[in-house]
Amino acid sequence: MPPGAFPGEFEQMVLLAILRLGEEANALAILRELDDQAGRRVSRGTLYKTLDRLESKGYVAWTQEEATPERGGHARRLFRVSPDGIEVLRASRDALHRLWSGLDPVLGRPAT
Amino acid sequence: MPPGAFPGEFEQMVLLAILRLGEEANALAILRELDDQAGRRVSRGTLYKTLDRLESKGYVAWTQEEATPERGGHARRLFRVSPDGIEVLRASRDALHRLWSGLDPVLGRPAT
DNA sequence: CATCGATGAAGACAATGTCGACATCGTCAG
DNA sequence: CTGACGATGTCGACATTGTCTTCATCGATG
Repeated sequence: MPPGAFPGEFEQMVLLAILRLGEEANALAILRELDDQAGRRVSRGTLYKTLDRLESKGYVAWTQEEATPERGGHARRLFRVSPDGIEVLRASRDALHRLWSGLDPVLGRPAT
Repeated sequence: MPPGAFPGEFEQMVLLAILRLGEEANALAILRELDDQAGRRVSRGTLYKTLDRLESKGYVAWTQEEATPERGGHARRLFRVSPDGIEVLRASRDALHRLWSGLDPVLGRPAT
């Protein structure tokens, strides 16, 4: 297996955050989702770097946002997860799932 | 948050594999468990390096195996997850759990 | 035009993931 | 006793991922 075959821990979280946001996945929203759902706070730079890497692996794609960006500055990018991205997410979820199964007595049940 | 606050993807898997093995957590068994449950095959060197890092973070501890190692060579090391290790596992599981929740329509349900 | 706010991009460096090569120590055939 | 062998474990090197700060852009505003 080549080294980069598995997505890192943070890469997975970013992919999941994008999926959750649907059409609204711009950088700032992803940052907020990551903080809200996983308590993970990172700088914009960190996120963009990760997004770049995910793109070069073909796990995400993006398009410029239409509507006149009144907010000024660069036009925002809207991200979406590619089929390959979904595939890899599914695979790593299943792997973790199997490792977790049966460990509730030790770890307790997941919090809602 | 300090950089090394979150365990990497593979580190998590190793911790889980050790938990699953209970008293039997020697290196080779961990390697087998990782392969069987998660389809993750790595070399012994990779595992030991990861184990060393987990130890220096205080997430795992180990002891020498007693019984005359007829298998020859070094006495095997038996690993176990520390309370801090359990704590960090629980935290990252909860984080992923929240990100995953509600995405079954897209990802499908986890395979057994 | 100087500045500000919202974005995004780049550079640098730390943490993780990964392997292959090598060191050790019993056992066992000669 | 000695050298080959198998089971472990250790190391150094290098690729990938995670992370931040600093810099560059561009519209709107004063």
